[in-house]
Amino acid sequence: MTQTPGKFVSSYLLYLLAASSEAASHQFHIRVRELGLRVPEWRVLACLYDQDGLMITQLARYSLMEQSRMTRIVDQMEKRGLVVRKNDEGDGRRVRVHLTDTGQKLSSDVVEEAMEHERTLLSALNQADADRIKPSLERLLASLNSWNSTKE
Amino acid sequence: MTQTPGKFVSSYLLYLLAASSEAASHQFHIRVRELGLRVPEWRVLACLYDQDGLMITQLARYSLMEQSRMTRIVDQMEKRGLVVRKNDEGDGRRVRVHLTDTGQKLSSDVVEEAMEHERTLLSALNQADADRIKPSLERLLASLNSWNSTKE
DNA sequence: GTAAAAAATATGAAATTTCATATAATATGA
DNA sequence: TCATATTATATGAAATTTCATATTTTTTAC
Repeated sequence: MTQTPGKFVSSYLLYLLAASSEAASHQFHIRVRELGLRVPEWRVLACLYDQDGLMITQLARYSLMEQSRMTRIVDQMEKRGLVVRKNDEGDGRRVRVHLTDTGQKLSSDVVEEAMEHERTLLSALNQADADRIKPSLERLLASLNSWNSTKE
Repeated sequence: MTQTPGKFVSSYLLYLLAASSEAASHQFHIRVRELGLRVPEWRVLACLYDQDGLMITQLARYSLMEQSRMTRIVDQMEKRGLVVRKNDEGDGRRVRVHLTDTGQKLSSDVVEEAMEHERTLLSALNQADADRIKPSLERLLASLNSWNSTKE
């Protein structure tokens, strides 16, 4: 990873966000693949770790990807025995995705590694930044989300 | 865009970064597509706006994507008349990518819109966050980059 | 000066992703 | 209640992306 060439890109907010996200995730995503998972699969596991039985649409939104893609990712995870689809009682359109025992175990393990990784990253920052970064991103995200929702 | 379900994901640093990046870019990327560009093409234009004649490898790194993908993106942009490949004098392996007049014009226009969009985003934040966000991300990125480079 | 290693780009083939749309179930409203 | 709109998921086909590796040129080390 090197610096960008010129004046615009290297201080452009959208670049800084994309590049930080990429750089922060890089090592951990390598680890995710070592564990035999692809990044979108890990995201699904993390969401279901928080709340089992989410719908495909919710998983797609929380995992920052399109619904039809999520359908196929869930297909693959189901074939691998990490999750199962169940029909929602009460609303026949909905499909609820549940962790299997294997999926449960794997998601706990990876979440634990993720937390450890996060601690390592934060410890590389100066104290003030380490304290502020998450609350500050939470505010940014809230502001962006409400701004985006006014636009569509 | 809604909140995430549970405790882990919604306050996980890597999620906050990915989601902020996504949310911050969302509207602008819609605009990029309205202008007939795909996101990776816009990234190439932005890099070349800063420094014309970058190599494929550099464009890939700065645009956060793999080299073979960048080769094909440059192929398409070349077919569309936005850029041209030129051989580096002095090093026959290198291919330098240059903006055409059309590409030059387009990149200036889109960079201008990008700056305007950035001002709009920042103005939606409170003053303290608006002042701190970019320097803070710059420090984060620097820290992550040096940390990543120790790991490989 | 030469062999081996490294660097830069390209490419085939497989896999994934996107886009538009189909299908099915539920909600809405006259 | 019935027609229409909306929501949730799935899927075919096209396009893109990835992965491994080939090709070419330069650098390094002897």
